[in-house]
Amino acid sequence: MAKHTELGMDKLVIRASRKTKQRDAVRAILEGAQRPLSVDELLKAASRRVKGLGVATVYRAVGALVAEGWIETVEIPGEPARYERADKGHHHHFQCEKCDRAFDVAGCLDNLRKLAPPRFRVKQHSVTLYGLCAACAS
Amino acid sequence: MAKHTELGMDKLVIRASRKTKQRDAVRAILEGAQRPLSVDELLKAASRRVKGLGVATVYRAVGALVAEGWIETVEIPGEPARYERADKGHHHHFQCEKCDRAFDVAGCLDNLRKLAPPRFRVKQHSVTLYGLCAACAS
DNA sequence: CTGTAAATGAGATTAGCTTATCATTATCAA
DNA sequence: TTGATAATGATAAGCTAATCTCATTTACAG
Repeated sequence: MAKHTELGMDKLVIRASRKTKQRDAVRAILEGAQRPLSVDELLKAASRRVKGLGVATVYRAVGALVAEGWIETVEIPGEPARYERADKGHHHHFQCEKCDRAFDVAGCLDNLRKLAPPRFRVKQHSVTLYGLCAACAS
Repeated sequence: MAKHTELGMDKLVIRASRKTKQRDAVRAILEGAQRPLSVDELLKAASRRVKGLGVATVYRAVGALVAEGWIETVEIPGEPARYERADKGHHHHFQCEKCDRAFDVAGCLDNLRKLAPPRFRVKQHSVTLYGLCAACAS
């Protein structure tokens, strides 16, 4: 599944991807994004750079970036998946009920795991705040 | 939309529902449930009481119970909706990655809203823990 | 008991998101 | 420059959850 690689000194390196303007565009959008973006948002934004960009291509690009660990999937109930750079550190999200955009929320109360019943093994958790973002609240 | 009513001394009372064994079964299952149940789980459980129970009927029963406020919807990313009695008070959920069942988690750290960026208006929040439930962890 | 209309159940249908197909285009090693 | 082949884009197809259709059954007021 199309995997970009930066190791360049070995013949064993698997080169399964090529550099294209559509992938670059998707990557660039995510690079500069301040919040998690859905495929549709990515498509809209990246289309401005690459005319005629298709949805399938965005899905493929996103799949590749997830596979290489450069971005992560953000799951919010009732919402399509969003994607954001994986190097942001542990944090959570805010979902605006009006404009439907997702935002990052810094920090986390990590004694959350203590809430779990005895004998339950907590591996991860997710916190989502809902309401109105700054723009929509005014 | 099929609304059961218990007020019986007024002619203005809207009677839009009849008492049936399938609705009773669904209600009874939810009554005794210790955790949020999906439509499939409800169908399976209630089918033992009412032979031949159909999915559509469960959806309709659940819809009515939500409408009358007796149960609430529990949304978990990537999971079908679960339902639980509405009188449980504020709490959150644990999703077992192995058996795929959802469980209740008592309590809540309600300073969560403080995590939101300035000017954001937080109306509600949801916390979901992931991992292995007691049964699956052993 | 009876008639009427709500409720049921089987299956078709919709809706939203994601993946697969395939002819065409474009990358890149040689 | 060129050839193989990965990537693209349009769209069909898939998936899952939930709703709708409609002939039949059933509740229940009178």
